[in-house]
Amino acid sequence: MATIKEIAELAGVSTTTVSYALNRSGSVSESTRRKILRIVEEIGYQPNKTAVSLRTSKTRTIGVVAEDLTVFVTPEIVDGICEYAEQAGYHIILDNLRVFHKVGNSFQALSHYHDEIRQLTDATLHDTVDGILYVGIHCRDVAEIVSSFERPVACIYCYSSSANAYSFFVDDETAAFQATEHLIRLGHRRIAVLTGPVDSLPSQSRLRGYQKAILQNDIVINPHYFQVGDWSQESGYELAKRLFSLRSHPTAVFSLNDYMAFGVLQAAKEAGLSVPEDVSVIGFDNQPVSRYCTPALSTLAPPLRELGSGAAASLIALLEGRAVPRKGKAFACQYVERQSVAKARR
Amino acid sequence: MATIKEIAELAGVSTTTVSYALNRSGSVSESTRRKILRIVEEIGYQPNKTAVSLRTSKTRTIGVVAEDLTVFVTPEIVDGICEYAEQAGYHIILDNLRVFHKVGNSFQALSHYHDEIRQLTDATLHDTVDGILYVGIHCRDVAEIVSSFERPVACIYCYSSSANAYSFFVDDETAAFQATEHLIRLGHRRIAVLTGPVDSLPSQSRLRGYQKAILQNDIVINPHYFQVGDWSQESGYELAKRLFSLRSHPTAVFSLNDYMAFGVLQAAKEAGLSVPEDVSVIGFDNQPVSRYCTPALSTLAPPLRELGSGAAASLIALLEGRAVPRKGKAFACQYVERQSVAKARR
DNA sequence: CTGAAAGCGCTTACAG
DNA sequence: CTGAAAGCGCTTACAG
Repeated sequence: MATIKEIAELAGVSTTTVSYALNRSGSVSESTRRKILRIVEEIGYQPNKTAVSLRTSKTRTIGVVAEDLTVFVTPEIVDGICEYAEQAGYHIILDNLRVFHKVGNSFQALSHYHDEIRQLTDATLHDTVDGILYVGIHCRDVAEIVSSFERPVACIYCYSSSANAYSFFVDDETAAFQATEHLIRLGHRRIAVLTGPVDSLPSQSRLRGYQKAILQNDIVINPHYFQVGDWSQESGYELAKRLFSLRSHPTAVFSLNDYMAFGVLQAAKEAGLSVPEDVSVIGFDNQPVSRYCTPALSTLAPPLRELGSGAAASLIALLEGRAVPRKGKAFACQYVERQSVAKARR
Repeated sequence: MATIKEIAELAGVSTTTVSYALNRSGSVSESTRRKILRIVEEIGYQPNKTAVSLRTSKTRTIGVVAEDLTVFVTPEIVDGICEYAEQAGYHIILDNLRVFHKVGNSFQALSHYHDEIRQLTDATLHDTVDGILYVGIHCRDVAEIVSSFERPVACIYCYSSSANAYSFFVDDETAAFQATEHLIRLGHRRIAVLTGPVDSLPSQSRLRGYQKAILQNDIVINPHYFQVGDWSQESGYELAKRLFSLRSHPTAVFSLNDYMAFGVLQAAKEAGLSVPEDVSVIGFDNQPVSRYCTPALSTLAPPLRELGSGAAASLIALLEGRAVPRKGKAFACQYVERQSVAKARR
């Protein structure tokens, strides 16, 4: 590949001048600038990025540390990151932790891997990135992992209580509140909720949203309508079976994730209840699957792409010393209306 | 960060010796090596990778150019790449082309973007990677894109007819042959096939596998059993409706992708046919969705992770001057048995 | 407006 | 076994 030295020789100037012309730094006469640019064009010269990095100690690269690329939220988040980074002229280095394979849904177990993660990240990202985007697979505090990173970092789909990190996460509570309100506006009063494990943060937040809506609308709380699952389709199925065998069964079920909602759909069918005529069902996550079940599932869609591009925008602004739009933000979900929700029967 | 110079001073030796000690090149006396390594350990020194790259003109980074990260095959392929690359000590730079958003399923239209892709890749990957892994979203010849890359490249989930690239793709024909044979062994003789567009390569290969199995088993070919769709659920539904209204309707439907197979499931239900008792259905792709429909869909699973790690292994072997296992390879799919296939009724 | 020179942090012949 | 020195390809005070 051509170097700046060759360009300088061809143009009959010094490398200094070529560099100035290329970077619009320093001042170069219009005529020599043109001459240089023409030659650069002809040769197809591109500055060696490694040399630039070494000299400026900026890599124009951001490290994306993904807890697990194969968990459904991650690709779209990373897609959003790429989208922003590309137009901003940044590279993405991808570091895939693959933690889901190691711990599954037991996020508590993740703490055993903190050291491993830190080491891995340290080893692979050290000196090669200007900043880090940490992409979680489950909303929780990742300060313990992220506070050891020696670069500016933003957390996505999780958050950090440590001061050094920005956070971009889903506003679970509001989303759940709105979904529940929607059901209430359709005339439903007997609305059951299927939560995930008690120690799951998204589960807690979503449940809070549900409860607020219930309370604000003066609906009597029926403890039977409140069931704890483990996010799996099977648990949704089992719980819904219980729900539908109740003397006064709910006319609507709000499942705090899509998989359990599938289970609800199955249980309804078996119980001879048709969805949405006899019972309305709302899921959460907008998994691809929710479009294909029968009936297609109404659900809450987390704004994954926006999460990614928003975080990338903030991190890059920070790296470039521009005013940072925000230190973190809860992003609203969108309610996706499909075929599983209808007015309550009178 | 500490530099090699500081380590040298602390150890009372030259930077040359430190470098030798760290890289096991040159010969260093056991005692000074130990002294150096101890200090390195203490300080937590890590060589600046940018400087090493500039000096050696090896970046130990491979560029992953993904046609679209949000298409279902990509994350798992990239996961496989990461897995191998990590243990081999390579970084991954991710370049996401996002072509699906631009052309959807009309892969012919992709040729309009070849220039764009080449430029993009050139601009982002130039000088920063040792080699490139090109991850397609649909099996076809990508020589036109890939031959302009100035680094060794391997194609994944697509192939290149140009000499400079290795290729790692799915053995569609054999997979389809085996699925069809499986149906035949279960006693099916009236086996319909739903293909994708005629100009789609995977569609052609899979159809060839189907036909071979039919011919080898001396099954009479019924032209009505041969339907061309567009990969969508809707087209699967429409085609299957036609199939099921035939006087002598098929007892098995082999849909060349999962989405159309869903359509078949719906059509069967509407026609009062139960799956698998009255009609068996096999899909292709093993999309996450196939596990969740009712009945769960038997399908063919492309070995995505293996594709990724296999390609990474070959590319890295090539980069390091080791014997390359293979110049490319067709990877076998796995038949995933679920609930949509049964013996033919007598 | 332009250029000589130093230096980013390494590696690697070469000499001793 | 060890070290002085050149050089990878840039950028950037500094001087003119």
